[in-house]
Amino acid sequence: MSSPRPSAEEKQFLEKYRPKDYPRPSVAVDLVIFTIIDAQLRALVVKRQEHPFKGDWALPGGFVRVGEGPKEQGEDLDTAARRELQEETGLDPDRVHIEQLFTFGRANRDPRMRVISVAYFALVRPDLAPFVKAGGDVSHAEWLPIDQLKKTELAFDHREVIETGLNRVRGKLEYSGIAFDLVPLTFTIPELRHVYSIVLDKEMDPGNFRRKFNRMLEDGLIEQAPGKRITASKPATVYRFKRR
Amino acid sequence: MSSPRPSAEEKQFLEKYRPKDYPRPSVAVDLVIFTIIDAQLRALVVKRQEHPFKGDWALPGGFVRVGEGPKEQGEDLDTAARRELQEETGLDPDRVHIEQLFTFGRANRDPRMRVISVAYFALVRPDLAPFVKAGGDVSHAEWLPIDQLKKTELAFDHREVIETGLNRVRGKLEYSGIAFDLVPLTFTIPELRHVYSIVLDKEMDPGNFRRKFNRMLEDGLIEQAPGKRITASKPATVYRFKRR
DNA sequence: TAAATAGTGTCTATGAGACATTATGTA
DNA sequence: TACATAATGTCTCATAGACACTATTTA
Repeated sequence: MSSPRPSAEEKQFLEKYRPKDYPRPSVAVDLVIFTIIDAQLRALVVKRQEHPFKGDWALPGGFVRVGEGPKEQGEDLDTAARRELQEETGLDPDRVHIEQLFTFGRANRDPRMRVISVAYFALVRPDLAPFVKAGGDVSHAEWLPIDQLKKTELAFDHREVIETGLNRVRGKLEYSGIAFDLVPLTFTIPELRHVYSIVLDKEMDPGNFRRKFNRMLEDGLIEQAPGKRITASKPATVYRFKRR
Repeated sequence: MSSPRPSAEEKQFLEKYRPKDYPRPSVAVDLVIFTIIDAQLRALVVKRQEHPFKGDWALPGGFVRVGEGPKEQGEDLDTAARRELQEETGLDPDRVHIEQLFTFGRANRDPRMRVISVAYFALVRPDLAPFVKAGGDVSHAEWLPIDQLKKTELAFDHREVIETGLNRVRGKLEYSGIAFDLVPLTFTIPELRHVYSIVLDKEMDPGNFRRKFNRMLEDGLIEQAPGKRITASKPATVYRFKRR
C-alpha cells in the first residue's frame, strides 16, 4: 500500500512554500476558428484596435486567468479556450468542436512582453457561423478565406498558427469524424464531399467518395434522415451524424 | 505597399507600455525521453528529492527561462527543451529527436503554484542511452519500462504525459521515419522490425515487414551498409538511414 | 547434420483512383 | 424532351495480413 498523498510533512512544506521571484511569462490562448461560407474555408480574424500591430488582422484570443495563490490557481487551458470562444463569437462552446493545436512561445513574438500562446483550433458548423457576432473588446471580426489570409499581413506569428491549424484539420479529415463539424446537422453525400474538396483543396471523385461514405454508413457512424434535399435536378438523400 | 512595422507611433507605444500586474503562471518544459533497452520501451524518470511528491518518480524538466523585460524575453520553448535534455542526460540535443508533444495546464496540477507545462518527447538511440548520466540537481535517474511506469505512482500528471507521448510515438511510427531514431546508426531488417514490435506491442510478420522495408529502400530512404551482422545463425545484411 | 534465423513467394482482402454508365428528378 | 446531377458499377493498382517455403550460416 502506498501512503496517502499529500503527507502531513508535505502539507507543512506547502504551507511554508514561497515561490521564488523569477520572471514569468504571460500565457494566452489563441483560436483558429474555421468554418465554410460560400464554398470557401475561412477563419475568423479580428482587427486589432490597439498597438502593437494596430490595424492588422489577428486571431481571437486572450490571456489565461491565473489565480492569486496556490489555492486559487485559476482556469484550465481548455476552459480558457472555450471561454474565449464564447466571448468572441457568442457561440455555445458545447456546440463547437474545439481542440488544442500547438503552443507557440518564441521569444519576442510579442514586442510588449514574453507571451506564450497555447493555440486551439475550432470548427463551426456553417449554419451557426452567421450568428457569430464580434463580442466584447473586439469591434471588428470577419470570416476571411484561407487563401486570402495567406496573402494578408497578420499580427504576431498568427499566420504560422493558422497554417499549423490548417495542416492539422487536413490531416484529421482522413481518419477522424471532423468533417461532420463542418456541415449542418443534416447533409447529403455531395454536400459532405464538397467539404472534403474545400478543405483539402482538390476535387473528390463522386463515385469513390460514395464508397467511403457507404462504409461510414455500414459502420453506423451516420444514418439516413427523413426527407430529401431539393436541388436543381434529382433530389439527394439526406443523412445525419449519429450521436452516441 | 504596406508601411513598415513597427511604425514610429508603435515604437512610442511600446516604450510607454507597462504590463498590467495580473498574476502569471510559471511555464515549464517536461520531457518524455524514450529509448529501447533489453527489448523494452523505456522512459527516463528522475526521483524527486524535494516536496511536493518527494520520493516519487517524475519526468525530467524545468522552468522556461524568461527575461526581465520586453527586450530580454528569454529562451524559446524548443531551446528550453533542448537545454533541459542536455542538462538532465548529458546528451547532445543535435543527436536526439525532440519534438513538442502537448501542453498540460490544468489548475492545481502542481500544489505549489500554477504551472503550465509544455511537454516534449524525445527519442534516444539505444547505443547512446548508456551514456546518459543523471545531471545537476537530480541524483537519481532511471530508464523504467513503459509497462512498469503504468503501474507506478508518478508525480504531478506525468502518467498522463507519458501516455500522451506513447500514443504520439505509436501514431507517428506508421507514417514517419521516427523508427530510425530508435535503432543504432546501422541496423538489420529484423532489428528494425523488433523496434516496431516493441513500440506497438504486437508481433510484426517478418515477410510483410520486409516488403515495407524494401519500399523504403526503393524510395532511397535507407541504403545498405558494409559488413554483415553476426548472429547465432545466418548473418543479416546491415543497413543505415540515408541522411540527406 | 540439426538448429536457428535470414530471406522469398503466394494467396487474399481491402481500399484508392480513374472513369463509364444508369437513374431520377426539374425546367 | 433536354438537362443536371444523384447514384451505381467496373477495372486497375497499391498495400496489408496470413502463412508456406527456401537459403545460409553456426554449433
